[in-house]
Amino acid sequence: MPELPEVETTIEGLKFTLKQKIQKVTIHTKKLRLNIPTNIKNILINSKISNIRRIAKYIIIDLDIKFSLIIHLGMSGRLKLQLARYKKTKHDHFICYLSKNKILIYNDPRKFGFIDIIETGNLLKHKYLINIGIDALSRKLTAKLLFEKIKKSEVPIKQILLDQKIIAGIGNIYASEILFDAKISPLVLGNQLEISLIMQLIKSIRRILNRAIKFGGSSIRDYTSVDGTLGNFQNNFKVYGREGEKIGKHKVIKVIQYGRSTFYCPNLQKI
DNA sequence: CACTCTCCCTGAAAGC
DNA sequence: TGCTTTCAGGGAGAGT
Repeated sequence: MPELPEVETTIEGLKFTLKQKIQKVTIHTKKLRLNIPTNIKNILINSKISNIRRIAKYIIIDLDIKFSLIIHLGMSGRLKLQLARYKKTKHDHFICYLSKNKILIYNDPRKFGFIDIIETGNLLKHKYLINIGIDALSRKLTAKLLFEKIKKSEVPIKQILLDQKIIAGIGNIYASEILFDAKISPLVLGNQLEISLIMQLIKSIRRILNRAIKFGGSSIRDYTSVDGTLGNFQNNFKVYGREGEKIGKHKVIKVIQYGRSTFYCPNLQKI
């Protein structure tokens, strides 16, 4: 669920921890999607947080010791930042005690996320980052580039938007919202999209994701941003989760593509 | 190589 | 009300 906007707002919230020292680390699970490296405590203790950024949906916390933490939130992960007096709650798997009484907590009921650590110089060689596509908000994402990538594809555009090797950062919710905004049917195949439509699509990608960031990301059920407050972009969903509702006089329907739900309005998304 | 499906896990919501 | 079933936003990896 955390898609690019949720990750972006999370790192904004984490900026408070810049330059702080990691004083203690406790781990309360072995199994996230990846095993947490056994030496992670030794590496982290006494290091200082030097930068916080994201690569697509991956949160990168750079340390002053030339190592970087890679955190992925999976479907239900979140980072909480609390002050002292924090009490461990269910699914708090990884806890960093920082200087100035700040505590950074990774909580993930479904354990689909992961935490890993790697030399900063080798970051892009990490097995989950090495094949990552162009960031959805990058200026380098141009209509021409995307056209070249998908002009022979017989995969529906909805699925293409979810393919992190092509464009990185879009998840299932925003894929539906973006296609509605662009007035493009999720069923259209990559090779059926002319460059003018792809231009329109890229505009919608930027518009929808930037708007969501402005609203603090969205939260359904399990996402809260780093200070624990809920984002509220979900109130702005035009089609996602609105099966049967009408936009003007046109109904929103739900279809399943590749095992995932897609919401769209056939009358308003004809191409 | 490109594409499709299943599965990891827990909890919320829907169904009965 | 309470028990059971279904479904979920990510994404790797196996299978075709």
